Amino acid sequence: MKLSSKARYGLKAMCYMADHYGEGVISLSTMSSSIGVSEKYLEQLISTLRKAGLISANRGANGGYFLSKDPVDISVGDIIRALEDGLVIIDCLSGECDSKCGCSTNPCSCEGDGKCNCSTYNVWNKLYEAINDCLDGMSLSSLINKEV
Amino acid sequence: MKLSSKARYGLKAMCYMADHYGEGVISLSTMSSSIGVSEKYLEQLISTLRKAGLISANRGANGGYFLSKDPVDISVGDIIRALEDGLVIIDCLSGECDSKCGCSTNPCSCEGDGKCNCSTYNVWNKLYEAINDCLDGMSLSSLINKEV
DNA sequence: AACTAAACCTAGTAAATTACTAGGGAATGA
DNA sequence: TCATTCCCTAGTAATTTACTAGGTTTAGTT
Repeated sequence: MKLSSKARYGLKAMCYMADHYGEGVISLSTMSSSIGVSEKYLEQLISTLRKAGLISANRGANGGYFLSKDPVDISVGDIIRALEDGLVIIDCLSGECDSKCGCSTNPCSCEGDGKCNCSTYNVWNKLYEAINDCLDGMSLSSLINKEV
Repeated sequence: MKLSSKARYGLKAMCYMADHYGEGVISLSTMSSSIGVSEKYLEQLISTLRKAGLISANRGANGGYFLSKDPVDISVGDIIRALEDGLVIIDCLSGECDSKCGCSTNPCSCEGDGKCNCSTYNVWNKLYEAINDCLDGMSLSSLINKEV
């Protein structure tokens, strides 16, 4: 249950872009030196965020990145889900039980559809919701405005 | 942000013990075959839970484990914190910033005490609280009584 | 048209963590 | 004394994470 570097750096990058929202595009090299991550690693995070629709890019000379939406309309949850593989904390949640939670023998029943229905499943489901609710309750703009 | 096997199996084990609360001790072999984990691996989880004060043990022949407290008085948070290293999702939370969150360059300031004070720190702190609140809101007894 | 600066894409690798396995030691009851 | 049970430590294989590397494509500038 550790947060990945991707999520930590990724949120930093999004904050940086939000701080400069409306000021035109930002190049990878600018951002990487500001945040203190290698260009190559940051590039991968940015790529993930772009594919999630949070960031847009202009290619070629004078190109760079910019937020696809106003920081008000981007939640921290949007960002972290993109970087943390949907925040699926346990495979059962995505409809696939790997049976490594001990389901096969306990009161639980992993039925034909592979969906887990353990007594403990409900705990993980609640936790999943709590995490998402928490992160969705914070917008990128509220973050940079020190409202969090 | 994946849940570890330790947490998954550990909660299963605690549920099993709660189901048999008041029926005397439970041996490792019984529990391991019921849950479907190897004795040796389960032993390590149980050991962690015992050191956290959640489980007690009788050694020697006819020995075994039993819950230290009534399932009503054990929260899921107690269990998961024991198994997931305090649920410290990022090192800054425990008062130690590894500066790998990009603090050194951004508006953030990791001061002399090593405590992180990033704009993003507040996000992780909120998330930490949300996770703990969620898990502390569920008792072991509520779980086995299908009240969750 | 050539050059340059930028994003884009894929593969590889080193480090760290996780998930186990293994084996012996110590306590206790029969 | 012996079997059964918990206790402790170390090792290892598998997986994941964090990061590096190198080439491709796009687009503005000269």
